[in-house]
Amino acid sequence: MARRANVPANGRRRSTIREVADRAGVSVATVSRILSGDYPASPTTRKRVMLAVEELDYVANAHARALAGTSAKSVAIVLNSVISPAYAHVAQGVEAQTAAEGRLCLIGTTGGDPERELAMVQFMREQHAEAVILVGNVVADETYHKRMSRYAHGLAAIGSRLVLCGRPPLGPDVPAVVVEYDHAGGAFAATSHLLSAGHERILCLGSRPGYSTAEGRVAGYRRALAAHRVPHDPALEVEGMMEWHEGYRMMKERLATGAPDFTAVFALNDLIAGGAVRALTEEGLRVPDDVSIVGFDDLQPSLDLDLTTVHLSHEEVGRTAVRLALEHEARGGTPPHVTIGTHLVIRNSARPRRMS
Amino acid sequence: MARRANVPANGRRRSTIREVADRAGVSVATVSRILSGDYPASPTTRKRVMLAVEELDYVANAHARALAGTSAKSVAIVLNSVISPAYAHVAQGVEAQTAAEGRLCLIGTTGGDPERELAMVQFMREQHAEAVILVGNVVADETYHKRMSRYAHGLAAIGSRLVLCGRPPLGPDVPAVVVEYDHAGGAFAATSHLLSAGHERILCLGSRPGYSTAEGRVAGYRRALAAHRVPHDPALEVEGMMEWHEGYRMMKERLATGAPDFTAVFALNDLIAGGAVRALTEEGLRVPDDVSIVGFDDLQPSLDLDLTTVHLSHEEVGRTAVRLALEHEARGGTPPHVTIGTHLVIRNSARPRRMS
DNA sequence: TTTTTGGTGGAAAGCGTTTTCCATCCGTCA
DNA sequence: TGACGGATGGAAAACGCTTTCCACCAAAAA
Repeated sequence: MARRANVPANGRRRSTIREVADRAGVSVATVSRILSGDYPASPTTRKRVMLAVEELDYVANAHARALAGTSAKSVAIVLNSVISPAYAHVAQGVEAQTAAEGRLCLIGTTGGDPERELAMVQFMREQHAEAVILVGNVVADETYHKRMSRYAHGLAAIGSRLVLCGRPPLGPDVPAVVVEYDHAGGAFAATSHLLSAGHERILCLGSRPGYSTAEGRVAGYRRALAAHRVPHDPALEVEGMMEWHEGYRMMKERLATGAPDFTAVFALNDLIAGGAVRALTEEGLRVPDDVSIVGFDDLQPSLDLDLTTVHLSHEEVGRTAVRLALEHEARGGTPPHVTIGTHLVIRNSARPRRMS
Repeated sequence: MARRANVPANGRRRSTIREVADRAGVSVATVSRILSGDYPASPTTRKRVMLAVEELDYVANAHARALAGTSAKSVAIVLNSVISPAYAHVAQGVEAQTAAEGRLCLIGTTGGDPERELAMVQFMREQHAEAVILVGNVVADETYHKRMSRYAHGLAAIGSRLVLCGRPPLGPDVPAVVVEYDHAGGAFAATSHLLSAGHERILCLGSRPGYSTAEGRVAGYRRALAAHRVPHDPALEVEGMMEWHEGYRMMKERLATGAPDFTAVFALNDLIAGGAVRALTEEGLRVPDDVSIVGFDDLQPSLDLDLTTVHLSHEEVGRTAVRLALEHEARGGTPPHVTIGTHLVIRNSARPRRMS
């Protein structure tokens, strides 16, 4: 049937392979073959085709090409927001590895809204993404498990892969690749660093029950206390979100009640550390002279703060996610589950405790 | 002709609309109509179709759909890297506006390599992106102009749009939308702030001839000096890149030669400011007591540094880029060229000059 | 001279949708 | 009772490409 013509709003048409063929005086088959690689055409034919392509400024229609079978493969990454440095670094890693594997990278953001996440995953399915990488902190409740399970099966059903980055795994029956951070290990190292320097009253800023990232880090904190036989005081764990202003707020409130009842601080990430340092400074306490502090993530702020912190290779997580997903897609079997290690970066925000 | 079957590596097939139709006992046309919106089908038919979709876990093939005419439109953004906070914020704005306009956002990175940029633009053309947004600093030479001109015409030829974000415009004959920052205006305000506080020897860190961003900011700096009738000393302009370590390096080198010959610093961005502050601190100079400093960008570091800086709404730039591109695509005419304003955010890194 | 062979390139099917026509079918009105 | 009209849904073309067959032609082999 006649269809509305292929005419964009401004009236220009993109040229088709048909037109190229006509202009070059060959068949579409020949054009297609010459364009898509090493077809042994005679030099004259090849030249004629290339000229026609040039003159018409022809670009292939990716959709038609995909439909016909040779799509450029793509990998999708879905995250809360691009402006969170941690996520951005993961995205960077994904992008790099994706490009290295000759694929296109689609990035979508959700703003932390599960509805939008669902829509995104659906969308990526429609786009035939080879893998869909979900990154970021999340409340790991019953709903979460069900939702992810649906995603995983839906994607597996069309030969794609779900990858969970820094999210809790789902169990052996769910076909999802998992790349985790060693939050507990890093927190253990950070806390131990402070404990070894003689600190015993260590404030822990940013705990948040239900959130996997925070929980892992708090667990490491507690484990370190136990290992050093330092009693655990729940009053030293302060709840808050992982943001600069939250760190500021938590520390301000803590100091409002009187003299500090701690000598060191373990901030659950660098942003919190930054806010806390500001609050301390405003109250006349100096870092590291009066109070020691260590952070977590080793992102930009830690340079400005000269912050001792736990380094997380976010980019490596992204790269690993892509690599594993594609390998697994090719090989099959049980989906891999890896944990990316961390290490402490010592700068100048923690000192041995002053025994006054 | 028989084709290799639609079989992904793991042997699973995605189900087609044909299968849904068969299972529901209707024709593909009916399924298509029911799925794509408000077709007045009888409730029973509708229910049967929905059930089949559910059971087969059917998702439409976006490529086929695009080929048939109703593609989900998309907007592409191409940038140097996602981990640069400034670019990330622009990307965030683009993403938000794109989503708001019901489009998909494709993000590609180039690592600053013109080759990869070309490939990216080409790729986005193949994907039928409605607009391709190029963001970021760039050397604006002859080559640049030619290359962009080619992009612009190539995209225009297929009814798409080139958008330049924070890049020099190309002239009236080139069909490209331009969204610029008011670098000079912001720099003028920042420098004036220092001048009004009595500073006359103001170090300018990060100049870089040829780079549009740096040039605009330096121009504002000079303009402010002139407006305040303060002599311009070229020796106060230090060349360097817009990175933390460069700021550190530049300041270190400056201080290595003896006592500072300046009382204030205008850092061409916040990262440079951060590095410079560190270098100052290490040399025993306090900010703002001994040296005043202002930055540019108002990104994360300025919170930790309590930095007086020039606020740039990167997100607004992203949003505006998308909005203008889509409007212009619909309306045609001369492509718009807008400049997004800036304003000074006063924190606590600059003080009146001490008249010692 | 006839047959083979290898290099070239054309015709057409098929990818999975959307959408334009049509063909029913059922109830209504004259 | 026959014609008409609205509601419903089917058949098939079209989107732009890739790729499988095939056909053709020249040169080499028989």
